[in-house]
Amino acid sequence: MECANLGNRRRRIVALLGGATGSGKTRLALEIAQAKGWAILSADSGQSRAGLAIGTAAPSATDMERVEHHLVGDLAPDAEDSVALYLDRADRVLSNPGPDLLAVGGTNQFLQALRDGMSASPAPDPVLRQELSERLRSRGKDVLWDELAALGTPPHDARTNPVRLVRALEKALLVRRGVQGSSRPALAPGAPVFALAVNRPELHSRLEARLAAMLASGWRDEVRALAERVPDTAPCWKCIGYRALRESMDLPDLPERTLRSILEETRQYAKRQETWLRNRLAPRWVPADGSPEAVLREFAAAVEGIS
RNA sequence: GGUGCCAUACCCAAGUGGUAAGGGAGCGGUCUGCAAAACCGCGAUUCCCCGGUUCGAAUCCGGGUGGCACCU
Repeated sequence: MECANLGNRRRRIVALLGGATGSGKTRLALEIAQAKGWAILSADSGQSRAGLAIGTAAPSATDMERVEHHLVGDLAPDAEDSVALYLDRADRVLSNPGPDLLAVGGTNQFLQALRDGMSASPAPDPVLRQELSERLRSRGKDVLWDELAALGTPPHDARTNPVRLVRALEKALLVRRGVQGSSRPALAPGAPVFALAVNRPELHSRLEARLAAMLASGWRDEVRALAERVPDTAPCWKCIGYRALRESMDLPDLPERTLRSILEETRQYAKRQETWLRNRLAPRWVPADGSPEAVLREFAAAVEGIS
């Protein structure tokens, strides 16, 4: 079993920055990190994969020359990932000397794990999970729910949510076999959490503009390249837009409704991110509707005194 | 100008005399190891407007307005 506390920390995470997709995290982080002499630790499940830079709006090569970045594009597109694996990667970054880090990203679960750590729980077991998924398909969720209830107190959301049901049952069965798993310490205990607040109409129009920009800078080619070397069951295809673009890969022009549905999914994702931030991370909100300069001033004032 | 068809929420839409289905969008929420995932909750005191018939009208009748189609 892995040890709860891994390598010694040679640097620390001074603050966390979240916000909906398109709220301007990447750009702001770059400016502030440069001004304060920090490096950036990405907390983004999509941007952490290689080959998805355009569609996930990852920091550019130029950005990464200006400021030291970590955990961007360092994971294979078809690699399995998890919160715990993310923490392993982050821990590795912390065990090497370097500037203090600003953790930035849209994957709130990653941000939360950095700040709060994780309690002990058995690691996922792919074989068991596969088995349970098949059982779910053949027997239905009620049967699995009963099994789960017989093993202890199930999480309330497992009743209706198949993904959560499978995980909860997997966990319960592994615990019964004696698998304990290990808890994970917070890598950024007590670090302040900031989040960019952009009003919805403004965010929506930014997302629309960003989608056009992504397509103009070759998103479709990125998808074609990915389709050539990555099986269509790989996790990377779950990122917004990738599956839709792969399906219309051979069409000369992108159908209007594909565009529209990518935009819709992105808006819905942004809304979920804000819900999570609001209710789980309780961040200090930084108004970010204004010009980049104004937002930078605002944020600079907010982080004044940190580090 | 004439004739016909249509008008129900932001969009699509069921309902054809008994008290407004459903889907999408949007909004809110859940989530202790797949999270850009998966899942849950919320919508019309009213059916284009005015009048009439009826115990009762989104539904029937008359008029108006708007849209579509065809004809001239």
